[in-house]
Order: sequence, then structure tokens, then C-alpha cells
Amino acid sequence: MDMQSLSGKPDGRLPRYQQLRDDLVRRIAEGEWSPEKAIATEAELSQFYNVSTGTLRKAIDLLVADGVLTRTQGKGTFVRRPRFDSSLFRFFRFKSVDGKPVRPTAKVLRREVVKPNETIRSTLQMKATEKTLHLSRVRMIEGEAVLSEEIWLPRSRFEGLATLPLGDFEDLLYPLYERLCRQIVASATEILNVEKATEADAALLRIEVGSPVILVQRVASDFAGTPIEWRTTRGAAEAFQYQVDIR
Amino acid sequence: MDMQSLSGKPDGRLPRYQQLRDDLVRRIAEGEWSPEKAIATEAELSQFYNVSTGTLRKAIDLLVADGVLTRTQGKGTFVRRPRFDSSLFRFFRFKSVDGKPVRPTAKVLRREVVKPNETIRSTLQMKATEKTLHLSRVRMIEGEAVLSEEIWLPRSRFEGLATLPLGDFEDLLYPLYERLCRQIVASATEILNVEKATEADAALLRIEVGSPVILVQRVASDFAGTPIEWRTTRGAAEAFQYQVDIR
DNA sequence: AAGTGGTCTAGACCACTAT
DNA sequence: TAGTGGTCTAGACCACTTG
Repeated sequence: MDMQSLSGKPDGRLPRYQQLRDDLVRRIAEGEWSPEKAIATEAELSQFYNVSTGTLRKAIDLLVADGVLTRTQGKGTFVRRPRFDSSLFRFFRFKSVDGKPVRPTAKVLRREVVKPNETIRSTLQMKATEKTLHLSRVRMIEGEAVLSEEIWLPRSRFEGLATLPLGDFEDLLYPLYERLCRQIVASATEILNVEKATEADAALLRIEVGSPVILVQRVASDFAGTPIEWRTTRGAAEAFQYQVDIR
Repeated sequence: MDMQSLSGKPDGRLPRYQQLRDDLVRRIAEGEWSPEKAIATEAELSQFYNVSTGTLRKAIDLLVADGVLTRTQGKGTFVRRPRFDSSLFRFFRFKSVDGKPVRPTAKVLRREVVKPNETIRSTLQMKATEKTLHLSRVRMIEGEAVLSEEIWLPRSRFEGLATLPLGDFEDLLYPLYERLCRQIVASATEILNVEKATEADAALLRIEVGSPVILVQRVASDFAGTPIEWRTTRGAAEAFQYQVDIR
């Protein structure tokens, strides 16, 4: 197979390893390889694309650096599920009574089908007529509310969640998206702001009105880069500490 | 030259490209190549280390990914000065009256030689008897204070700053460190917390007592990885917005 | 033992920069 | 035109995993 024929646009001027990467991403986005599944071997791929192993490995190196693939010697190369290691939520330092870090549980308080506001509609690249599934959720440590979340999903992709009894929602939503709606979150962008607690925030999170609150807005996308979830989360800033390394 | 003889510990079991990277870092840390200066060419280095160009390039690729080097086709490979692109300060959205983003000016309010507290002393890896140079600084936009900074430096490395008239301090300190003290900042770590404004914060930043304040604590290090500066910065959280990408 | 990715070679030719 | 990094080849051998 010739490289020129791989993509819609020839991109003949791009290096072959970049064309290779783009085509591998396309095949992942189209579902040819699924998360946790091995993709074709180096030998197969280099033969298929008619490039040397060095060139093929350079393409795969890029995808590994991007977090799309992982390689394990002796086993194979795998499509990687994002682990949200860099999510801002990791920097809420929740501790239980005994001081050990714990993962909050979750409870869905409300679900409704609504017309999204213009910000959400355009971010999710939805048509003007399409509606969203809106979830209100609270996350708790030992019964105490620590985070309040609002989630908007394009209705058409998430029919499977429209009828699920609220009690059947699990602590983690993304496995649910995958199982019931075949929507796989492959990446996300988060934006952090600091606000003053409103009365509603204060009542839920048991903090003072006006005290600092962290607001995280997240847009999550699938492997094709299409946004599929908009989410806002609020929590007491007191529990928050973030670290960054500079080079 | 044989690879085994390059480092104190043979590290014979590490791949050659990692040994190569370590030795290149050592040569940079020892000042053989300076920021903005080209290092030896690929041909010279691969001959010197007796490895193929592919292996040498893999070592250099690692350093480029780490932000230590940059390569420019046709020109050479250069030691990179950190540009603090990922610094949390970039996420204070200061705007002047006309709305354009601006870089704050700086004024040193106080300089003193003090015994550091235990946290600072151990972070800067200083002996129990050694003292620090402590600077109090305010950063301003159009005359209005927007950030307040406290800086601690190991006295022995920064003698050159001890006698400089306060008015001669420039807006950017790191070029000053380099010129007057031959201390080059090669990397840094920053930690973000949110606090409530104290009365001192409130008076300086012209915000309400108790309103949210961003606290950034930075430890800056040289190419050898030795910490050379401890800094805390406070600013109104209102002006702060941070973004992170997840894969 | 067979198959996978990990490391490494010894070059070639191309694109870009400086002189 | 000479010198630099950028791309790419066509393999080899090694280390690890699995049957």
C-alpha cells in the first residue's frame, strides 16, 4: 500500500512518520483497535505501510508520547485508556477520618433533558435543535459532600443513560459511558478558576459564604477529537494544592 | 572513548542512549556548554562516543523532550534556557486599562541577610550555619500592586546581589542571577494553594480581607539539579485561570 | 520455542543555514 | 558551497512474555 493513498488529503509533503501517525490515529478513532487491545505488531505494520522499522517506531513513539499508545516488551503495543493522572481533581487532597486518601463516592441528584446554553452547545459542537442530558451530581467522602458537579451530554450519543434508574449510576461515569453508550473518553481539557462560595455552594459543601471555591470546567473528547461531555465541578479551595514542573 | 569510562558508576546495564544522555547532562551542568550556545555536532558526538547516529539522536531526543536542548536544522543543537512557559504565573491574566496583556514591573522593597527557617534551609540544601539573602518584592501593573513576592537565596552563591542598590534590581531577576552571580536557573517546581487574604495582602493588593488569594511556592534549580532559590508569590485569585490537558 | 518490543548499526539522501 | 540537523533504510541482536 502506498502512503499517498492512506489519507484523504495526500499530505505528501509531511514526513512519512507523521503520515503514519495520522493514519494510526484514524484507525483507532474508527474503532479498528479498542482500549486495552493490542494493535498490529511492528513487523506487520512496517510491512503493511512499506516503511522500515525505524520509521514505524518513530510514528509509534509520537503516539506513546501523546499518551495514545503504550508498549510492553514481549507483549505488544496497546491502545491506552486515559488515566486522568493529570486531572486537576487529583489535587483535591481529600482525607478520611483516619487520614488515608480515599476516592469520593458519587450520587446523581437530578437528571433532565434540556436545551443547552449557547456556550455548551457550541463547545459540544451540537446542532441548534439538539438537546442535552443534564446530570447534577454530588461527590462525597464518608457521607460529607466535597464536590458538586454539573454534567451535560449530547442527547443523541447518550440515549443509554436517559432511562437508567438514578440509583444505578456508579461512582465512575466513564466506564458507564463506554458500556451503555459505547462512548469512549480519550482525552480532556480542564480549566481552573477560583470563585467565592455562593449560598448554595456554602450549604452543600458546609463552608462559609464567600470563602474560596475551586471551579474546574472539563471538556472530554473521544479518540476522533469530538467533544462528548461538558462538566463543571466545585469544591472547597482549602483542600486543593496543585504542582507543576518547569523546564 | 569507551562508554564504560564515562561516568563514576559504570551503569553498564543501562542502554547506551541513557548513558549518553547522562553524560551530556553532566557536561552541561559543568558548564562545558552554556545556554544559547551550540553543543558539539552530531557527527562529532557520535564519533567521540563511538555510537551510531541513531543512538546519539535518541539520547538527544530525550534531552529535547526534557526541555534541556533545542535543535534547529542547519544551525545546530543548543542548550535551552527555560522559558517558564508552564509557570503558574502565566495564568494570572493581568490586563492594563486598554485590555492588552502586559508584563508587570517589579520593585524590591526590602533586602536582608537572615537565618532561614527550617523548611527553607532544608529545601535549599543549606548547612545549619549558612544564612540567606531575603528579598521582599512587589510586582505592579501601571502602578497598582498585583503580586507580592518573598524570595530566599543561599547567601554564599549570591554575594553579588548583597550590595547592589535596590533601585538597580531589574524586573526579571534570573538574568541578574546569571550576570552578577553566575547562577543559571535551569528548572523549577511550583506549588499552588488558595488562601484567604490577610489584612496585609488586602492592603497591598487592594482586595477584601478574606477574599481568595493564589499562593505559588517555587523552588528553582540549576542544571546540576541543586536548588538555588525559594520564592513565594501571592496574587488575587480573581485574575487567575489555569488550564491542563489530559490524555 | 516462537513472537513481541527494545536497542543499535552504518550508513544514505534531503532541507535548511550560513558564508 | 560546506556544514548542520531531519528523515529513512534494511537489517542485526537482545530482553521479555507467552504457550
